[in-house]
Amino acid sequence: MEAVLTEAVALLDVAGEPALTFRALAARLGGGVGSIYWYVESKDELLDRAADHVLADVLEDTEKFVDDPDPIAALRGIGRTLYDAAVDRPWLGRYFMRNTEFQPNSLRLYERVGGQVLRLHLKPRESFHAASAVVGFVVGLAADMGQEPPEEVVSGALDRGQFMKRVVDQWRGLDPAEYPFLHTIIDEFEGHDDADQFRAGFDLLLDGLRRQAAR
Amino acid sequence: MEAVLTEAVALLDVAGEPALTFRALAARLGGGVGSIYWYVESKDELLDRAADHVLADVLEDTEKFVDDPDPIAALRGIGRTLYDAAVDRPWLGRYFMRNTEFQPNSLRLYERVGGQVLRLHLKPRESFHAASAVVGFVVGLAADMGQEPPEEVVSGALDRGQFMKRVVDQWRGLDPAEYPFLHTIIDEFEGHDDADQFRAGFDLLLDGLRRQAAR
DNA sequence: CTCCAGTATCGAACGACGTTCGGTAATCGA
DNA sequence: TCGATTACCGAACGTCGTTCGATACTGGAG
Repeated sequence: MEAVLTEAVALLDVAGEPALTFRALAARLGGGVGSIYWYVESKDELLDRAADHVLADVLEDTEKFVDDPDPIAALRGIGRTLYDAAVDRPWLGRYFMRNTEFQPNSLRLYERVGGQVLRLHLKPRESFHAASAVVGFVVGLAADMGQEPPEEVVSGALDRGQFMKRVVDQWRGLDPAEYPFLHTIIDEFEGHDDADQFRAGFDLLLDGLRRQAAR
Repeated sequence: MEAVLTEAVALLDVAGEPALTFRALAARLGGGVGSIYWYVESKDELLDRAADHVLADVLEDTEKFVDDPDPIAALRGIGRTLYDAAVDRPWLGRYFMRNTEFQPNSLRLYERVGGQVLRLHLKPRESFHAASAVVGFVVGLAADMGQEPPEEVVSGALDRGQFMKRVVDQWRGLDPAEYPFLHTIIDEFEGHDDADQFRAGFDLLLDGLRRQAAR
């Protein structure tokens, strides 16, 4: 069972979500297709469990943040760590906390985030909303930013830089009077780093949260 | 072509993403499977175009916000409208702004958000990050919250309330010493409304943004 | 009128997928 | 020794996205 999840995650990590098929997984395990169904009932459950398997590492890597004197700083650390794990695994976001029966680590991570929120002494409802917003922001943006690039890039026909250039050129061709914002930020977009973008947005959210706690 | 997209969206709306197959779509259009490939090159492109087709309505519904005296309030209105459209269509988030060549409305909506951000007079990089965070938050959370409920609920074997009760019961069974946060918010969770949760988190983000603009 | 290049449509066939199922060992307490 | 439980196997089924060669309809050039 442990081997099934390990190999499933390995398959997902090296070749993305479409590479995880029961046939490929069985071949990797040196077994038959049907055997996998002894351990999981469906592919959805396999991905549920794979997600939780990955979260074990995240849980370990975020332990160091929980004792930070500043709970907001702790949330920042936890969130960034989770983002790093999720951005390379767009499937993780979709299976995170989907079935807590199979996913103890999902629950523990949510609790870990919530533990920091508790230190802000908000009302229960505000705490619930805050923790959900933090987790949702991280997971949602990671899923968004981690999505597979178009097929031209995957197949290697187009460099990532060339692809970016083509998009930017298309945008530059638009009427500046109709798209003033796009033309304002296009230079930033051209050389942007996804991780920076995530962090900047995340800091906005955390700042809003800090302000709510101060009230 | 217009009919293809309209029927595709209709299919998606009434029966969810798995219901959109080329065979089902062809049947609805009263044509053959192969005909659809005259208009789109692949299913991905079909979904790209379907997403943009839906966004036309969102664009119309958000027009009224752009002249709000408070740009933050305008962003709130735009974001909530986009959320409402996206939460019922979990696929929308995954195909939003994926290929702007087919998706002029995606671009227009991003521009509309950005237009409000411009009114905050931030630096270009901050503006870029702010608009992306707003759109990412909305789309990411909508995709997260809109995902199909487990099969027991879809098949009607379990009521949504019963399902929620089962999850809550499982959580209540956990050790309160190990999961203090979960026990703090569980009453809130039990009767929670997804839309409220989104709005609370979104307001945190917008508040952080307002604060950044004030500096 | 003839012809032909373009436009639009069709559905059988292909390969890959998730899943099912009947069967086969291996293990082990009674 | 034996029945039951545990673990495993792969052919077969139905569905999916996609391909492809065939078919018709159109409108302008010769």
